[in-house]
Amino acid sequence: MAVSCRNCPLRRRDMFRNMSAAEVKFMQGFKRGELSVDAGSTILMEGSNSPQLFTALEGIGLRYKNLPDGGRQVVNFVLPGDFVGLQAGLMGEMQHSVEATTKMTLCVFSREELWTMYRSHPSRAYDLTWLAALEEHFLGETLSVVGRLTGLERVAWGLLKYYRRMEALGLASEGRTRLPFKQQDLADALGLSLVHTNKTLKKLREQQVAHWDGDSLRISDPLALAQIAGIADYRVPDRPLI
Amino acid sequence: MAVSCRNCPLRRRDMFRNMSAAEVKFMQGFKRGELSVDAGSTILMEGSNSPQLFTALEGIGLRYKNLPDGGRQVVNFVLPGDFVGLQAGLMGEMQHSVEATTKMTLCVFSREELWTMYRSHPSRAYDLTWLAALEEHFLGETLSVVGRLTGLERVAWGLLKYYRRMEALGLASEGRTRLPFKQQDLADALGLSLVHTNKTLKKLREQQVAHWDGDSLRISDPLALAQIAGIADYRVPDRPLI
DNA sequence: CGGAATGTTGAGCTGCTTCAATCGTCGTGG
DNA sequence: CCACGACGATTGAAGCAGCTCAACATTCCG
Repeated sequence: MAVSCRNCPLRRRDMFRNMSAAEVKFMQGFKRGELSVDAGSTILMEGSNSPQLFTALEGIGLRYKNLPDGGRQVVNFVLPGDFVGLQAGLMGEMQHSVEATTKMTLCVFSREELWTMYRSHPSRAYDLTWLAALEEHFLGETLSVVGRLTGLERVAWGLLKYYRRMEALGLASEGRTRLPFKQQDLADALGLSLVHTNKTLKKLREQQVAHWDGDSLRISDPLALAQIAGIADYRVPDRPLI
Repeated sequence: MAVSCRNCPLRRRDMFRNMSAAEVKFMQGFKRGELSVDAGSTILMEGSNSPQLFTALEGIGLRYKNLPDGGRQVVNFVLPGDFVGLQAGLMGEMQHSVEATTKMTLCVFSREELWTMYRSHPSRAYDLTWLAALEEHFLGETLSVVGRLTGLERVAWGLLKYYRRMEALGLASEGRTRLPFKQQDLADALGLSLVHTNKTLKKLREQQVAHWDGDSLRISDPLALAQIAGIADYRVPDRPLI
């Protein structure tokens, strides 16, 4: 059963900027329905021209690009509140794929209506651009990490950032959260080999800083993790929700 | 002497999408003036909250992030037609710095008017979001290159992409273009050390594929370069101009 | 029970880094 | 006119972080 935008549980979180009643009402009309997919499903495919845009409501996924040589680069993790499909919506073609790692539920918007939004609800259009700029920021940050940090620093950064994002969503507590990825996924996100990622995770375990076992991540000492990553801590920025 | 948007030389290039007369007129009002800076000037500073947005008209620059450890990651090169300052315009703070490598001229827009644009000219707002999505695409691509390719592949990709972009702007011909950066800049863009970048450039020189000497880049064999980079070739996408 | 998927560990190799020295060019001041 | 310093490019040498290869452990499922 689809939730109405009025009752959207994400909206109330601190990290998402407030929406006016008029905006909520418009979003309700903009929303086409909900999509539920099983773990492992591909939601958007690189090169495809999908007629639909999504906001993740529940569950966790991945954005990734396939490389000519068979490799894969994970571009970002997809968490509740993330908007996906913008590239297809505007440029007509996705430049990366989006896959559900766990079972996911997504809000579905129709691409034709996107233009309506720009004409009739400029504040929502503004917010969408904001999200795109935020995504650009995330990617620039990831690029700096992958381009310049050591393996240990990258893993520490990756785990901390993920944990802080989950925490901001209310999906983590007392240093514990769910991390449903494979080690290969993290390796592909950080530009490391699987083996090296595995050994680096072991180091963090031995240092009593972060324990990742199966689906479950436990951050014993976020500040130590931040220090290893070479930063003060990771702060999740407030942002709009589409 | 500032050129009017009507006579903007960039607009006529194939790679930029057409603008309606009404749009051109609006842009003329949106435009506050032009900024000319010398080589080496910082146009936008990471962390700053600049009241101005820019479109590069002439000259070449860099976007980069400074790292806590003193390092630097070049996020992208800034070429004519590129829009900079979006993050400050929307999120209130730049997440990277922008620096002029050569003398540059930029169109200046006022940040307050940005919201006006969203209210009164949705087609321009739409185009701005498009540009943000395009930038996201570029960054994702760069991330894949830096995260997964070897040094030789990265350098080949970097030179080819730069060349194709210059070519699309009409700033390259017969395999020659201007490349006013230092080797350190390219190294920082590709996540390589200066020394290794230097040695890799030598390899490409010896293989008679690409010759970079001082300000001048000569691509003898674009297809060989593409092959080394592991791609078919690099195609510059059409895009809007703000 | 057997096979597939994921995680773990060891061993050896190499691409890339860091350190360090040299060279060429250019602008500047004596 | 030349000496000097600054800057960038170039090259050699040595070391290591991270890669690949390969074997084995564990869990889960048909």
